[in-house]
Amino acid sequence: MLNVVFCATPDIALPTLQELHENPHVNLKLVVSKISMKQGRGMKIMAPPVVQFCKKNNLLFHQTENINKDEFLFDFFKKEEIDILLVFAFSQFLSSKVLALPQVGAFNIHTSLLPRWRGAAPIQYAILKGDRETGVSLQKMVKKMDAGDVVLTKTIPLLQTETTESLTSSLAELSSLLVQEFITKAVEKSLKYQTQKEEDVTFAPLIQKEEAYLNLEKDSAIEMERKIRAFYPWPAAYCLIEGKRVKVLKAEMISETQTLTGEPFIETKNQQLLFHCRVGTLRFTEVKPEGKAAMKDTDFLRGLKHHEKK
RNA sequence: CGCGGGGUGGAGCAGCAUGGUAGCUCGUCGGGCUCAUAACCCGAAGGUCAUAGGUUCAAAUCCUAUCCCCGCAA
Repeated sequence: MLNVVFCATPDIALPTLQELHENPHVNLKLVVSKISMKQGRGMKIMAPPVVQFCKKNNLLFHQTENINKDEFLFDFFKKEEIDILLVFAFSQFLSSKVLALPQVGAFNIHTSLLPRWRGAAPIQYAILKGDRETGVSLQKMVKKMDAGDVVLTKTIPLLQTETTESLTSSLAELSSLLVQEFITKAVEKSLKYQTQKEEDVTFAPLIQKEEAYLNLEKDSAIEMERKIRAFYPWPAAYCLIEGKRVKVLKAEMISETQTLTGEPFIETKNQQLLFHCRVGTLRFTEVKPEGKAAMKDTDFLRGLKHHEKK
């Protein structure tokens, strides 16, 4: 039986939390999450998904503003003899003082195949860079971000139709299996540690919303198409049409390689919204103008004021 | 009380400051033209103008309240 503390915040951690909750070898002592924040339209105070799960399932939870300065947690670890601290999408760095608290160690689930894509946005980057496979890693935490020894990984193919939304949900499920395996090995005391190869390290820094801008001057059709999938559904790739921000939810590749002699341009004929890039042509099949619901490009064009009617 | 846009036949929009015949581009149905067509021509059906009150001779339009959708921000 392992005494476990789990630190997590968003939806992606829920299947893993469920697994910890049900696993017969786990005594889930406490779930730690960040404090509820004002968010969303109307700025209402929302509890993190993980906290909502705990309330529903009567699990002991604690919301902290800064885990490194939280006396309650230090006391809790002293009192309860915690074996494992498991961290998954927690959004706070852990000091070495905190990492030293659990008896077996502090571990982290990371949604990429480490050492590839260390950092905050591994899922988006895997899509953005056209990776053919991805997965989840379980690493022993060290002070350096995502640089600890890898204990377990699970790999899945990354289809070129995958969005961040679909991939997130697959990896969330995969993570729960990863944790299940991890717990089994931890109980058997057969954990093996593998050092990350420095030469394979790549970084996936936090997404800036400007990165989701579809730049007709610079981006190729392939790059745009990947952005649309990588930033779906948040923050959503976007462009500006008639001064309005238009999110692009789905696109269809017309040509990957066709090159232009002149300037790139947008074509709105034949009821299709076509972006002719310097390299390649892309049709935006589903868009969402600001203030409006999502719609097909054909519908969007019908409503355009200066729509060429031919 | 974070800021802002919007709700009009099945779809996307116009009309609203200056109240007075329900408009546009499509879709649907019927007919025509055509070797043929998502093209073109003719015709038709389809709307309590989000909801509830109010002002008025008269409200999609002005006033009040409510519901719903969305963008920013986080």
